Amino acid sequence: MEISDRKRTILTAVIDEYITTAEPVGSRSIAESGLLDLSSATIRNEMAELTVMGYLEQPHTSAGRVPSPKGYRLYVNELMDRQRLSLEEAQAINESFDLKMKKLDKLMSEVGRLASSLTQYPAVALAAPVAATISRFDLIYVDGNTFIAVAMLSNSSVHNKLIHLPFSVDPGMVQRLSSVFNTNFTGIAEDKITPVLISSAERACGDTMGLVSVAAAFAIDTLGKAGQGEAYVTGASRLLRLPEFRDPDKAHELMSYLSENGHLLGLPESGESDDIQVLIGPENVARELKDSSVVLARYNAGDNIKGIIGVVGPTRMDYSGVAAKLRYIAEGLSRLLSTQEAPRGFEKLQIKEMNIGEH
Amino acid sequence: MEISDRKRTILTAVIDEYITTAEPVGSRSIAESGLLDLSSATIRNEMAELTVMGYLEQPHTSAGRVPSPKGYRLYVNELMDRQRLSLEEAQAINESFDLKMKKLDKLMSEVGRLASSLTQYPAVALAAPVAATISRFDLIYVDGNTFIAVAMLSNSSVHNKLIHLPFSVDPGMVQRLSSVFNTNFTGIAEDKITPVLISSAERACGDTMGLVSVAAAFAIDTLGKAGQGEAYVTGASRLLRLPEFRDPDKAHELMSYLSENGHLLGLPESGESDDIQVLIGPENVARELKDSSVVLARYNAGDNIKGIIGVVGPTRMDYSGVAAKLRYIAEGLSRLLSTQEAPRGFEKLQIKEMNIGEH
DNA sequence: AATTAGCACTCAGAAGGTGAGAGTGCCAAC
DNA sequence: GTTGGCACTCTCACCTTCTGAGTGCTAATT
Repeated sequence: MEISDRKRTILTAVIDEYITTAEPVGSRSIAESGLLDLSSATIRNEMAELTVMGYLEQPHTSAGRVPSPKGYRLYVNELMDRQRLSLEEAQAINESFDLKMKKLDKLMSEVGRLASSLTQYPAVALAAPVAATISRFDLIYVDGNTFIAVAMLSNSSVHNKLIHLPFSVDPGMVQRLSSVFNTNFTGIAEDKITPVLISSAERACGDTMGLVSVAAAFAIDTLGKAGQGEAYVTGASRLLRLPEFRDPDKAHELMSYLSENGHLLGLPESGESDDIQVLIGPENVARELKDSSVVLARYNAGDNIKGIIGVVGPTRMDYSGVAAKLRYIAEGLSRLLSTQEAPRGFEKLQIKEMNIGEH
Repeated sequence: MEISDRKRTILTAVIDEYITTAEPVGSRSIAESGLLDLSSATIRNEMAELTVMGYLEQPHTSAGRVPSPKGYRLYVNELMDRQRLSLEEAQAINESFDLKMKKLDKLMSEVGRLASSLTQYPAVALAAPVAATISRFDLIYVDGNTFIAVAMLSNSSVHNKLIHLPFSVDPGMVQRLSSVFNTNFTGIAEDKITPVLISSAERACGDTMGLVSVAAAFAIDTLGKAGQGEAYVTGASRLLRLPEFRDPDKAHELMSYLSENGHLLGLPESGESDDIQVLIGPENVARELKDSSVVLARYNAGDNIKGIIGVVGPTRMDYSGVAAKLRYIAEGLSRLLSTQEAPRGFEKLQIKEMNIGEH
């Protein structure tokens, strides 16, 4: 059965109202909203049919109607109007980006914080795993027993580690090691760093003390970390303000699910579209999310950095507002990350330096 | 008025019971516990006096008694028996340490997670701000427009940043810059890096393109970050399982207070003792913590890395158990951090390397 | 044929009333 | 100093009642 235009209007009205009140919506309030010039009786009939069709649900006879997941789905796909950001909101987002080019993980959690405070829902920020390789490797000699290993990865992130040895090494060896490493260990994937490769490198630079092993371990560790992806959750406590999570048990279930970050890493892979993705209630695989919805936006910069920023809330969620905000954030993030190599960064640093001198 | 031994015993019994049940304790249950060979009437009289003395409180006439903050204070200071860890608990802690020597911030949040899961309360991990200086500075030349700045701080942490320039620089300049930096910028505090110093360094290496400024900005930024301290909160959702936080508003208040990490950084400075510190209810300065208690343990390693690990819970908290666990964790952490320069780290890396080869 | 007014019916939740039980304070007896 | 006993208090759980929002259906109206 086709869903008539009038039904659509009514469904939209029901959902809009339910989103703001969190209370079952009755036929009368729709009639009085002035959206349609119909009596409550007519609307009642329509709502009854929408219920039969599965777009609405009734908590109990003689209560108003509540949108079903199917209803939300239609709403999200076709009915809701794409909301635009207010100037203030856009500005808040831009300012937060302007801050500085922090380390990636800081940036991520900062962006999560932003999304959460803007939407008033808990936010998750995921860095998608990227199969990186080492593009450059250096050892900095500190003293006989100590040096710093620095690895730059193909995704332009730089990692370091201070290494102490139980014996001392001469600077020449460090130099040699560094160059052997740069020829043998760059551009290859983590699992290509095999004992065979390591021992051949050991021979190449005459290392008998396991120095190569230490450096290789660092390389493997670094690549492993980059390939893992990370999840940050921010603003989980906001759940408690929502009427659907007044029950501490429900709130606890969802919050502890969210804070075991491992779980969330399951989300990313699905979905391709460049746009927002909405998962409504039972569309979520995880049992803990069955009564909640998730709105996700993907961002990516130059194929190397990919990530997801998302918001978790009750199925009754302000989808259109949340989507608009996430979309804006994700776009900004994509832009920021792909222009990181442009002059802007430099200018900013200089300006920052100037400020410091003043106080 | 002196508090008699018998009163002490009764107070202890009341608190012990209240800690486990979270319900006001009546004279009868104390009498029946068999701890004292007294009738409930006598205990009633004693409890009445304890109430007058301010160690106990009565939610309303004809309810049992509840310990007051003053009562908890006495309990923590004198009455509770120092609990020892079970073998399993000690083992869990040790295993978690064994993991690996992660980057400091990862380690911290990991330790917070550990404390939280062990105590079943939310945990906070603070890295105390340390006035660090740069002990070594290097620039790694990547290509004309790109190099990596690496700074090792006096607290042995190493930081890096990838710097892109809008113009190209020759390797010689990078070299010169690096050595000028090492002589002029090491061993000094953040606020000593003044425009005067910068321009003199610029002259010293013939830099006309602001390269020194960029590097100095990185240095300042790095020192600033190190001197800020960071706070991680883990397991906040556990609050919701406690009867005193069944009220979502209360839970929300505390949780959002905790998650605005800035607040917590206020905690550290007070208190000197090397041992556990307990802040009971109103002893906390922050209004949001007035109904909660905080147990803190300090750890430090070689004067350079200092931190706090703590647990937040209701005033009715298993102080003795929590204290024992925190003490153990803090000791382990101190040990781990100060032996980081010892051979162990090296051995572990080698072993790890071996494992990798096998699969 | 679609819409509407009207009406009986349903049901959750608020309001109020009652009783049980846990606990107290105090007194008189031991 | 300790105890048994007793009257008293107060919360909480439970029940009942009542109210009102909302429904579904039918008959009248457009």
